[in-house]
Order: sequence, then C-alpha cells, then structure tokens
Amino acid sequence: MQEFEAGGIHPYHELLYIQTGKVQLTWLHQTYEVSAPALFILSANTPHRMVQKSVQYAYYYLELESAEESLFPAIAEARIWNALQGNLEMTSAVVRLIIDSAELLGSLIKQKQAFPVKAFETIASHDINKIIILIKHLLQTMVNPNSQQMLADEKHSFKQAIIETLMRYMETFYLEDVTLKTLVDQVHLNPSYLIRLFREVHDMTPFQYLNTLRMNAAVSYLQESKLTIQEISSLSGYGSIHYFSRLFKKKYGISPSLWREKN
DNA sequence: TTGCTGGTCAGTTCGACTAG
DNA sequence: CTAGTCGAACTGACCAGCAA
Repeated sequence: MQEFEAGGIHPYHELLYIQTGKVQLTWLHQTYEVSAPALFILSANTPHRMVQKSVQYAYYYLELESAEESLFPAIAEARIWNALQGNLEMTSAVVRLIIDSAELLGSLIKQKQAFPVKAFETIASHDINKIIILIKHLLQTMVNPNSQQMLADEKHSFKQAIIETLMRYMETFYLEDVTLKTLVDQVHLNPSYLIRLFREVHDMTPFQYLNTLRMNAAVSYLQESKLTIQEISSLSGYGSIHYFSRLFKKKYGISPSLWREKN
C-alpha cells in the first residue's frame, strides 16, 4: 500500500473528520491511530500530520473562519477531545449528535455545487458552530466536579493535558516573550492556579522549565557554533545578554565565554 | 477544589565599567 | 570599538493564606 500523507501547520483552526477507514494523526507530539468515525479539532498554528492506515479511507477537513474561531475550544480541551477519538462512547446522546452532525456536514460538502456560495457558507457555518458547541458542552460535562462521570484518572489526564499544552507551547515559542499572561491565555486558568498545577505535575514552575529549555539551547550554540555571546543569548530566547550571562554563571559557575574556552 | 489578594523576592533591565 | 561583567533599581512571578 502506498501511504498517503497530509497535514502541515496553518494560521487557522481546523476540523478534520475521518468518514471511513483507518488513519494515524500526529498532533502536538501525540499520535492517534483511529478508525472512523473520528473527528479531530486542530488549533491554529499547531503542526499536524496524517497518514493512511487502511486501503479504503475517506475524510474531509474544514478551515474555520474568524466567527467560528471565537468559539473554538482551547488547546487543552482539544487535546482531551482528540484523545477520545477512535474510542467514542457512541451510546452517549451528545457524542451521537456530534458524529451525526459531522456526517451531515460531509454530505453538504459533497453537494456543495448545488448551492450558491453564500448559502453553502452560511449552512456550513451553522453546522460547524453546532459541532463546536456540542463538543464544548461534552467537555464541560466531563470536567464538572459535580458530575458523576468525573473519574479520578480523567481528572489527572485533564491536568496532564493542561500542563503538556503549556510545555509544548514553551518548547515552540521559547524564543518569544513568554510571560505568565501568554501561558494563561493558552489554558484559560487563574495565574496562581496555573503555576500551582504546573508544579504539582512537574515539580517545577513554568519559568524554571522555560529557562531549562533556553539554557540547553544556549549550551548547544556555545558548543557547536562560533556565534558571539550576544547572538547566542538572543537565539536562545534571552532578551538581555546581561541577564543571560548572569543566569549562565549561576548555573555553571563560570561565564559563557569561559565555559566555551574550557569545553 | 478553585480562585483571589497582598507581600516577598527572583527575574529582568539599564547604565556604567573593564578588558582586550 | 566590541564583548562581556557588575551593581542598582524596577517589575512581576511566586507563595501563603484565606474565602467561597
């Protein structure tokens, strides 16, 4: 079988529905091997790659416009939903509704030519909004502390998903100006609670983790390049050479330039 | 369990300085 | 002149404690 591959990274959110067959999707360092029906929700600017795993398969994907984007679940929520794919509890009325809606949307896309463009876009937009609202409703039910369905391991995986979202974010954007606010915006939690949660799961604060990433990058630049300390500090995500130099000395006991000489 | 508040201190920036 | 260090001042991340 010649394997088909699709995917990439896009500045808009995406819905990916597997109608028939079996595929493998890699998204945010997670690999999901699923059989139809499965509906993935892919956040904007997150790389993903899909590989076919059966001879017969069919899928469609939709890029979301700004109106639908405002409704789109946070990355942490998307992670939880995507992890459920291929193993959906079809006896759940809400899950049934979501899948039926995705099927209907697929039928609509097939008959796209039968509608004026504007009419097609309006109908599709309503279907997309319905699907997103249903998914968010289902996730809220899952994470509601009063819900009977909320099992201990689900709670754990929810926290894990939030922390992993933050870690992947910092791994991707460590060169940018990452602040507590940008992290908060990723998962929509209270800042102090976010830090407590991160420490609980990872035994370090978000910024300790970020600095570890940056320092690792700096060390490899010192070892493998002839860049100046100024350039390395910038390429490692430090806004200021002064701060980088001091942080480096604190960690390794000597300045960056001396470290390079000795290594 | 989750979110908020206020105090503390580490993180960050900036300007001055030294060495080569 | 460039690269790097140091010290002072400011900012905001973090923690502890409390409330809902």
